[in-house]
Amino acid sequence: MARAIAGGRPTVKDVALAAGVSATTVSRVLAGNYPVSASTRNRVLRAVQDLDFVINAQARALVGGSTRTVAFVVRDLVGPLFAYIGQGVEQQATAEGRVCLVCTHHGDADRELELIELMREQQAEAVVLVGGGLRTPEHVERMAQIARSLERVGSRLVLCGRPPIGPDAPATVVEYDNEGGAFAVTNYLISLGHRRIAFIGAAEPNHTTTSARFEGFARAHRAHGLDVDDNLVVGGTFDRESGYRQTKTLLARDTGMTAILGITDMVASGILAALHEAGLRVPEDISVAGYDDIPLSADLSPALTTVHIPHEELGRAAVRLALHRDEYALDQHLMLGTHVVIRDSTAPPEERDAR
Amino acid sequence: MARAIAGGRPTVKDVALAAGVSATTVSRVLAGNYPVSASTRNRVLRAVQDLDFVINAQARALVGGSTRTVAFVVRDLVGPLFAYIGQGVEQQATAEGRVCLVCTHHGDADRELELIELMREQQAEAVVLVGGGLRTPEHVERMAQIARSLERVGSRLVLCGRPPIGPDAPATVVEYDNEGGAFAVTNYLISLGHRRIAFIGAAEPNHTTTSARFEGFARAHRAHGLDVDDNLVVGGTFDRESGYRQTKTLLARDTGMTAILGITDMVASGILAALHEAGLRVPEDISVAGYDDIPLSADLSPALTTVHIPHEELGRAAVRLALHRDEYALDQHLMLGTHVVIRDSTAPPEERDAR
DNA sequence: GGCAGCATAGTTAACGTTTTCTACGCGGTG
DNA sequence: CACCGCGTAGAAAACGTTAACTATGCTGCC
Repeated sequence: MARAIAGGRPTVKDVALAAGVSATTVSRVLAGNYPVSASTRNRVLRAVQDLDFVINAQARALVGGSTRTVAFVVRDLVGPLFAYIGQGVEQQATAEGRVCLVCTHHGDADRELELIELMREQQAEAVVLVGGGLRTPEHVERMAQIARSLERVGSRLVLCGRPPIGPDAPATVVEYDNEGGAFAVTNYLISLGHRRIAFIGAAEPNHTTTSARFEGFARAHRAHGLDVDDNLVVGGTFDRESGYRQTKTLLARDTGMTAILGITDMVASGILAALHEAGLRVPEDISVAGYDDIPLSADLSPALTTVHIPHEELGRAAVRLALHRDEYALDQHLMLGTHVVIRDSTAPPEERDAR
Repeated sequence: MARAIAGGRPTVKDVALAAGVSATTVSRVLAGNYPVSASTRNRVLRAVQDLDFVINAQARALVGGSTRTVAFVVRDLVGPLFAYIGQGVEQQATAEGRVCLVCTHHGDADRELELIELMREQQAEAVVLVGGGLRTPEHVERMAQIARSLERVGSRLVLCGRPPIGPDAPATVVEYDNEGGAFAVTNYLISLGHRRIAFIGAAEPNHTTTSARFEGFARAHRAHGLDVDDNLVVGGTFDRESGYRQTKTLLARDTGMTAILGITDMVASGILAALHEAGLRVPEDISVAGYDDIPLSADLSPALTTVHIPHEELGRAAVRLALHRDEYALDQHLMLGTHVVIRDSTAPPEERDAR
């Protein structure tokens, strides 16, 4: 009681003293895993109230084994894509009684490694990595090593929206059908009658997201016996600015394109802006489609045709699988479906002397 | 070494054994706060590498006192407003060598209290609460009590974007000039010549954000000797749907309004949609302004005039002030400025026989 | 040559919990 | 009446780390 008055953080011992019992009994009342007589329980509870006692989670974790913590390593907190996955992770973690650590690396791969190390110190039960990464052999090997490191300390690496890193590495993988979505939306454009479709964002062939989406684009062409014209394929990053700039480039080329597929919705939004500026109507003069189905897409004018990713479910599944990896031991690799969302930015190409 | 092979998590003792030194020496090498001979240091570092050792953050916190953790309690992770503040919090926390815990309460006040309790268990150095709250006397008193609770365990309550809870409560407050921004944007509309300006989102007079913004709106009218017409003031929530619905209501009333101020940008986006549907041009027929300056606003058509809030700086300042509250002891209450961002959705009212 | 003082290393006791293991009554059974 | 078992409680050890002491050689000064 002296401690409580002195303002120090009350401990189990202080509560025990105040209630006239032993520390063990206090622990048992709080945990409720051992029979304690009603009168004792009440005295303890009373003392807990009086002292405004809260348990020390670190001390509990030290002896109890588990920190009940899930870590979430992501490129950025802003941006609808990551935020929604993050929301899924946070919700599922909360639902499972875990608290959620979050770190951002802003695209810096070394920083990402540092963060994983930090999470290993924190003894997170699961470390969820979000977003596409490089797929160079070195990087994959490094990931596999990290997976083993984490496993050794009882933690679990979870790859969310990123392809697996080999069968031997102990990791949970929750991805979505990136290539299939790109195939589907390209297929849709082709079925509308488009034959000259541009692709914006094909840079970094080693980036898993980039290559999967481009591959779906290419496969849809092959399926219809069409060739992909290299003149219609340009690079760039995932942001709006890139879509805007690359569209200008394409327009300057006079390629005869009747549709553009942006590698992300943000890119597509830049495409729309550039076309608008050039006096071209969407979808009458040119069709535009994106990828991700971020909330913004429905509000663009025209509303954007795009590929829907189950963002939130991706995050939830990641946590669920990782925490119950004993039960779900069989399928620690989940592939969620994507589907095309048809809105107003796509239409059949108008008959005109294109080219 | 036997342990390492057995797969258990290596401890300082294991490293000490492998390096042929004592645990203390290992600790000293890792902390670098005590002279250790080069050869010893190398042997220890070598053993750390070999065993793939990471320190146990819980154990360190237990004895060291600090968890180096900042908690971040927010309504939602999605939505540009919270995400940007969150980004600021995370960045500053990282910059200060802290890790960041994040929890969402989805607007449930009881859940918020639970989370604060949880963060108290976690021994977070600072607990940052984001977003407006109720300002009923009970709620304020409860907050003050929480502030004291947290202080007692060495933690610090930080109110971010929420007004202070009284001078006696030990809390750090970082807010922005909500009322001033509303005043400024309303003043701007009036100076353009608007006299009949509607306000959408005035429900919940006890909500701090709502009341501050409405008060700024009203003060601007008073400053120009104008009255606020109750017919032009409607309630609703902070989302797009509300803006859409309430605009329909206003339009049905035939109020002769020439401008609408939405309580948030999301509301303004709903307003734009409803006006577009009604065949009204913005800003020719009617001007629209919002509040928050979320990234979406620049992409709406027309681009939205709004009030800019320094979201990210809000989050950064929150963490900075709380962690260095000894240095910044004087000003633990910071008020950041807001300013009007003029875009394309506002213009002088057209001369026409408006009712 | 004795001793102060420094550089380096080890011992031991915390930190706040939980988890054995042990102890004490007491009612029921053989 | 001795003893088993059950319900309840406490004592002590353990978790992995750090900090406060203590210990050992050395260098160098008087």
